[in-house]
Amino acid sequence: MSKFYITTPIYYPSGSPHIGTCYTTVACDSIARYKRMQGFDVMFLTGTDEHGLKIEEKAKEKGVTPKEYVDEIVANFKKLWQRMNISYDRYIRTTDDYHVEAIQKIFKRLYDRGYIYKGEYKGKYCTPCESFWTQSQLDENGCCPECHREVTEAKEEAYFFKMSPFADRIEKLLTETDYLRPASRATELVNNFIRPGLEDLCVSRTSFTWGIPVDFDPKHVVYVWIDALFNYCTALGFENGRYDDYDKYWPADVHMVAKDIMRFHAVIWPAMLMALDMPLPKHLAVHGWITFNGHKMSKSMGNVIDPFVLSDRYGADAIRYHILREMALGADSSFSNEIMINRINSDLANGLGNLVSRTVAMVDKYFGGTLPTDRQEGEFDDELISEALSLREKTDEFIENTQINNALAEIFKLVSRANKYIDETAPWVLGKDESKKARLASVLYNLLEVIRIIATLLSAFMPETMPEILEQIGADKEQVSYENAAKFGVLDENVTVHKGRIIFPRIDVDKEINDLNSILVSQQEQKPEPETELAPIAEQIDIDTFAKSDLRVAKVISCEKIKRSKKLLCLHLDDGFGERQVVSGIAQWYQPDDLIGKKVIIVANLAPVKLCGVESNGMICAADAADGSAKVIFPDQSLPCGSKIR
RNA sequence: CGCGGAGUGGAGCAGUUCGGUAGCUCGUCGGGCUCAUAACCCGAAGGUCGUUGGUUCAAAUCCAGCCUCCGCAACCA
Repeated sequence: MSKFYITTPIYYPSGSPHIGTCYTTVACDSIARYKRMQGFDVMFLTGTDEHGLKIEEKAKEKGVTPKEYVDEIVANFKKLWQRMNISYDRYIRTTDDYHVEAIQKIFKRLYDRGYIYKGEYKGKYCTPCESFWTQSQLDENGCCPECHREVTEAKEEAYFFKMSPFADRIEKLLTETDYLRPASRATELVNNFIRPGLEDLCVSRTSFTWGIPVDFDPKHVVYVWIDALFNYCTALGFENGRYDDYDKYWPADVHMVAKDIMRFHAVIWPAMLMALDMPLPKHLAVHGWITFNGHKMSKSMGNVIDPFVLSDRYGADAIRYHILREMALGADSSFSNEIMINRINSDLANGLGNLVSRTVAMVDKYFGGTLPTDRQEGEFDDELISEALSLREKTDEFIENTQINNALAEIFKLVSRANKYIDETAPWVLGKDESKKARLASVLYNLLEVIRIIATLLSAFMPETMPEILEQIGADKEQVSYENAAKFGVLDENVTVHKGRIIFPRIDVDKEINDLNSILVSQQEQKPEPETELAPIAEQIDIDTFAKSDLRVAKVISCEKIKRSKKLLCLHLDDGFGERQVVSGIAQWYQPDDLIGKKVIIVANLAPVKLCGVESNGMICAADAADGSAKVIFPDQSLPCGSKIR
């Protein structure tokens, strides 16, 4: 029996799981189920990445240990996976003993092989908080995002992983093999990261402690990369005694990830495996984001699309179907309650559900629930049957290429075909003519068979409802199999149907959208936005220190957007002495016309810098608004240019 | 001149590799049917395929320029 190893990323438990993580996991689950049905020996892995500074801080905020903090969130993840019927075979937590032990060995091995060396990590450091920050983490004044005090350039001892030796091989992996799906993303990676030269990767930190200690240098903890990426191997027992499946399942057949972590899996992960001479995974399937009204999902929107709420209302399978059907590999898919409900109505209720309902009802009505064995073939039969027989092969191919949406589209074509067949054969006409009972039985039998094939193949995607359908059409357990999904005439000649509940009830669009919106409102009321945190008052200074800042009134003469930048405006000001150019990061909130002619306050003696290549002499004073935007401070417009503020 | 992606009937998408009647789903309108979850089936309307120019007998498709949108990178003095 051949093996199949598929993984989701390990998710970062800094908040509740949302619809995006839900998609990745459901997609992997469907593929895993399909492969199991095909007879593969499947290993389906998911888990959580539980170390790092952010977790350490969140736990501190809540006054619990990091482990207690992640335990609670992990429980929430597992609850959702249970609700969505995720059939993972193994769940790895990077805090698991065996993983910790293995990562230490892997780190040491990379060190011994000379791919890890000790160096210095340079960054912005906030002394009071004892924290390093990257440029992008700093607040709007370039200060510490935690305490808003000044940061300094600092160095920290750290271990680095050498990336450069693998650049050529990685480029080939991306451009010459079918590792990356969709392949169209390879150019982007090569141009942005490989061709400019791969930088060595910082793989340890000394500035926080919530991580796996480097055993031969204990003041260091392993920083995300090695810890997180190697989960795919340690979960199989690599370098640890907890499991013994590494030889059996490695390399992975599919790693599925969302596009935001593509780079790590397309570049860093292969490099690390190459450094240990390990086989590379076969495919990296990259999907897009579920967007809401064209915008990337954000935390505040997470509630709009709370998977728990949706699955409680419409059933896990309806949600699974919707996201699987809507998302195409490589592209984003937009989500709205309306799109989802319309899809559920048209495909599941009107299409499949109604097909089952009308077919079973007719067997009941015309034959008391049990088909007689006399048969008579007729027009339209062959076409229907041949399409049903060729379905499995088509879905196989789509699943092979991780194109779940296309596989579902193919299956639902057959649903439509079957509905059409009912019209063509008009069973209600046959039912009125005693001499046509044999023909009627054939028509209904053909329909039951088509439904059997459809429900069998769909059970990988909708594992909760398909068994119900199969039960209703009177299929025995042993008749439901992948084998039989490419055969016709499997159900008993005298099959007995069991009319049951309506599987996918039609949803009243307007009413539901209203309901969902009011749920959203009540959720927001329950969780009022935390009041904007005010930055703490800075260190005390004396008047002389303040006097060093020269604040002046200046008038905006002209103003334009800086090309290639979303955030920057370039302003020409009259400061009373002459003209000066200042760049300001307020383009998101102000149009040039909003400012021209207005007077503003500038810090006049600030050292010049270049931003996006444009020189800036000074700074416009602005204040943070509650919604995170910035508002420019406008002084009394009658003040002359150059007035000094004191 | 940083890198990459996208612009196709009201909406969402396919088609572009290897030019030759512009296709699918939803929606709209008209008709049919009554077994079924006001579901199903048939038909119709609706597109100068972002824009300009070029190559060609022929361009959504190839070439050049331009415009707009999105993501990455940079960036809030």
